Amino acid sequence: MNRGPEGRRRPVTIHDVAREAGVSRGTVSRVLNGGHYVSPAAQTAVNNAIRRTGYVVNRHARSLITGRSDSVAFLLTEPQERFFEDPNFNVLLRSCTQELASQDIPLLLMIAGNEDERRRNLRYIQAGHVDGVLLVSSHSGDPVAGELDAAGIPVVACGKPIGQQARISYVAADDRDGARQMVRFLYESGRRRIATVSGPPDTPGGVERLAGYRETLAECGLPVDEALIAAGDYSRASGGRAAEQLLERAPDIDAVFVASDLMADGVLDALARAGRSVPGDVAVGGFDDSPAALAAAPRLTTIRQPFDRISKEMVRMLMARIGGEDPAAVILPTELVRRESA
Amino acid sequence: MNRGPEGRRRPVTIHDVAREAGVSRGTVSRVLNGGHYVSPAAQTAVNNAIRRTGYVVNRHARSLITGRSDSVAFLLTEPQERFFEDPNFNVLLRSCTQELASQDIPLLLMIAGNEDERRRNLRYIQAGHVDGVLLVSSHSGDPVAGELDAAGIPVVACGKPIGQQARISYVAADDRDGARQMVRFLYESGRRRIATVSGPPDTPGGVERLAGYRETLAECGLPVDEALIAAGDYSRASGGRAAEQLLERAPDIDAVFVASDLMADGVLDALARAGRSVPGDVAVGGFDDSPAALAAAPRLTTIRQPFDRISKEMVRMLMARIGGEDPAAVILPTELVRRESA
DNA sequence: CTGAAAGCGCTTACAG
DNA sequence: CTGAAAGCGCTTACAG
Repeated sequence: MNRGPEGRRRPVTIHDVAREAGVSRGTVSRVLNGGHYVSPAAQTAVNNAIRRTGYVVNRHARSLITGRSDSVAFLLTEPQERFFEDPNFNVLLRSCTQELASQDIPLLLMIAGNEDERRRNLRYIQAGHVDGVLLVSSHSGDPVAGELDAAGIPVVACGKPIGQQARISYVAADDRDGARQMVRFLYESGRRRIATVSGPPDTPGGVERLAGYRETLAECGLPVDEALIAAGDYSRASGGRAAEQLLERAPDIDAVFVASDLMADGVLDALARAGRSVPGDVAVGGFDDSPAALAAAPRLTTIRQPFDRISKEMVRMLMARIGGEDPAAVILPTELVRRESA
Repeated sequence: MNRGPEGRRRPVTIHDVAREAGVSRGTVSRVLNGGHYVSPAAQTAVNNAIRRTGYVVNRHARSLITGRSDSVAFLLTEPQERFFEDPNFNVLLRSCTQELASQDIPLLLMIAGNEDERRRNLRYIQAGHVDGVLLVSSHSGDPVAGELDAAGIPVVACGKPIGQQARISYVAADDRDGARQMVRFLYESGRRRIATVSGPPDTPGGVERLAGYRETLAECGLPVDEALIAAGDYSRASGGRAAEQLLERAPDIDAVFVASDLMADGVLDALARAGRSVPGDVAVGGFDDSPAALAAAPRLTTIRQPFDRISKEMVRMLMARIGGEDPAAVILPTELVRRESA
């Protein structure tokens, strides 16, 4: 960082680099942007000059001319309780930040907990302040995906946006197969009264994991008993309430497949209060392999969602969309992680 | 949003507004920047033109000339386990985002979980891509605050940065007084063998809350028994381990003041495993009033940190710093929240 | 392969 | 109070 006479920082510009390297500004810019049409000699001279001067590109000047901001929004549309409670969001946020950082792209965090915030964030995005958005929201009835798409903003959603006319790219874990793996595992462990706590019916995880549960029961030759199905809203407390219902309607259950680790933790609490041992009396299987699975006691046997890969794919797809590629969907496989609860 | 002949978006510029309003670009700009030296008539004409055209300022062009980016970084330097586990971060992140959004300032999220990431983020920040940084890190030995300050970047830390030569602005809750309130409350409830689980000794909360514990015991005429003091690292698991130590060293404890809600939740688990009832046998007091306090069973009696005000103050102070004001510290009062655990 | 030049959209002295 | 003009730091056709 150069300093002028009075110690004030005078940022070094492309002009300084050009002078230092003995070339024109245009050549410096070409080196900066991939080095096409630049002789090796000039290339070297410029790179050395950049090193010596400590030059860093002024992104505003660049953006002004390219029309891109080289930044991306992470838009979370979720009631704040869930953001506070569910570690999945942190995992996703963390790995997206990391993945973007490795490409030197800053992530603008936007949280829309209510209609007002949704509107404000939408306006900001539509003003072109970001090149695209990573959309995270469990409730896929959310119209925001469609609105962004309609405005021509590249979007990649985490989880399939239900009800959007398939114009939106998304990345999701294979929910149905994950459910299948867990239910089959429970069955093969000898459980025969397998209940489930599903997620909200307006979320892909709520729908698909329940479907996987039903299918697998049928495959195993077990009847599907509606008394064994209770719905939660992905919160820990809702898991506890669902377990209580289940216990009341079917005291003989010997296993529960829960559609999220956080809810499974609530189920564990309810089971303990009811005096049932886990996994002795009742086996409990979760979903996510989130940090909550390890914090639970006993630690949860669960289905791992490959959040790292999910984030990587989301970022990759968003970049592709920004680059003009058509939308696409990526489904990633899940994996059973065996611990103590089942 | 105007569209050109082929439906491509052609962003409306200050030029379009000027033409529409029948004034010069300079006048439009003046209206945009506070309306000084502008006649009411021109003011009105410009505002109408802005409305009609749907004009939104191009921040890059503005930044290029003002030299400010009108954005702020939220830098979290924390091992990722803690970010995943501790809801305090989410609360802070959420309310800072919100506070900044209300001023139309985007928040760039940066997470530094290791040395590499620290370095990269530092470089990014020093390149002037943000106007200032909100620094959140429980471990205040962290040199990043000093490095940023040395580079002339305005910084406001959450919690007192220990070991920094007081040049850094910070906002903190009154940790010592919070501890005092809790210990006194425990004493006045009739408890006499009051233990504590403290935070890490290299964090302000670790130091101050422990100090408050000691002082208050002394004020109450109770001896300070070192066997009643165990340290955690703010994780839930460490709370459990500390409680086990405490129980072993001093089976007769009848209360524990825990320096964070998350650790208190771990203490609750350990107590349950040891067959102690809460608050019957042992009263448990937490600290933070984080979402973890409500998720715990029984729900935690705790000390509320005013996170909303903390965030507001952090943002306000950062803006002041950016505007050239000298550093300052703000200490906010805490409050006892009585629930079931004590 | 390279330089000179235009121009991205804005702000801000500078004259009036 | 207002307009004309310079200039922020960069990229990108355009000639050569």
